[in-house]
Amino acid sequence: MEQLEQCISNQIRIQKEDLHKISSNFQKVELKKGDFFLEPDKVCRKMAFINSGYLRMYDIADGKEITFWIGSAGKFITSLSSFVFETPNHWYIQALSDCTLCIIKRRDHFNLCETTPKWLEFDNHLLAHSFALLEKSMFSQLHTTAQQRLDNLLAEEPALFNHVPLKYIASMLGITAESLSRLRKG
Amino acid sequence: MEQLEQCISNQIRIQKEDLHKISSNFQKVELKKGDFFLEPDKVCRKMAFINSGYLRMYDIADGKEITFWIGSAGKFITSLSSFVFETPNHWYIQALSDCTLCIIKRRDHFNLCETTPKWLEFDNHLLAHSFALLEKSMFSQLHTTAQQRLDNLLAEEPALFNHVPLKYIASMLGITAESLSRLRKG
DNA sequence: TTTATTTCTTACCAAATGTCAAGAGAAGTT
DNA sequence: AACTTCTCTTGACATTTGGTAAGAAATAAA
Repeated sequence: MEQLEQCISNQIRIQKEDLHKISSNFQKVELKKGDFFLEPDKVCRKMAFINSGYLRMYDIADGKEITFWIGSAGKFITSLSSFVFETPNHWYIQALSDCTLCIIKRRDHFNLCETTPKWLEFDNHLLAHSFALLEKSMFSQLHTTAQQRLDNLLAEEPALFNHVPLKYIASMLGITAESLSRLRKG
Repeated sequence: MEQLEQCISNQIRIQKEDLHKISSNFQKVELKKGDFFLEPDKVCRKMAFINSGYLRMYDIADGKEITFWIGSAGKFITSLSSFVFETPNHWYIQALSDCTLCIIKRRDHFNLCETTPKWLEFDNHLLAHSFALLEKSMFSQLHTTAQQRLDNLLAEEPALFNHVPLKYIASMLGITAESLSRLRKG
């Protein structure tokens, strides 16, 4: 839970007691490459902090897998609206490599929100921050070329390119694997 | 405040008292077409419920205005991460028509969160719902053609096309005004 | 190691979308 | 009404990206 506590205390001022109380609500879980953290049509009642490894969030449209996001160490991953509203989830979340996760259950999360306001505060940060990130990538999707988006991703998450199949990265950039290959070459 | 109360009670179970307490924290504000609700480099300390009219959220990239979203009656609008974290905002939010807004100030919002848990509950819904919507449009940006995105928008918000310059709609769809014109022509 | 499977690259051609330029049409102003 | 400004459309052409197919390279399995 070391990394998780680190991550939280990087975002908000918090005392050790609260930090421990929070992290004691998480459980360590290991996933093997290819395992699913989440599948469609189920309610997602867990949220994970990624200790190590890569997970991808994808959906299938017109028979093709569309990778929406790839999560790496230090990030949180869940199906947000399913987690919050207990509505059926529609994403696949699959381990791209062996992963170590810290998982909090929905019920524990909401209890913790009530008993430990600092967790609520952190959760708000997490939400607003995720929202801003999504806004940013949507914005860049609206007006940049695939080349620019590739350059940005190379600058921001270079490690991704060594640890994750390029076809998933291509999909996340909104292009085909072939196009990514051409962009990388040129 | 009629519409605002309606909007809230459509989302969550809430008693009249709480509803009134919440809506009494909002102030009615009128904007003329062209007025700015928000400009870059300022902290956004207000959130608006749109009673009537249209507002667009945009940014300038490479000298071009990129319209990110167009808000209409019944929606909330703010610069979320600026509002939450008091960080400098980078969006323009401008009235596309005369608008009537119900505005809540940042301070009042956070007070209300503490004194009226129902407002916090609604705020959570609003956030998660906004996130899901953004996810959805990002996803469609990743794998659909401009034609499909246009068809979706026509189905979901037909009124937009009668009340808002098409060039902004084009931008929001990630295409040029010329392309939109061609797609509409068929 | 050998084999099978998955991933990545390349070439060719097609489709989607962008850019530029011109003009028509609509809306706002005087 | 006359004028100005903004918005929308259209055409010609350029650029970007996609689709298909084949094979090379890398990875996983036997």
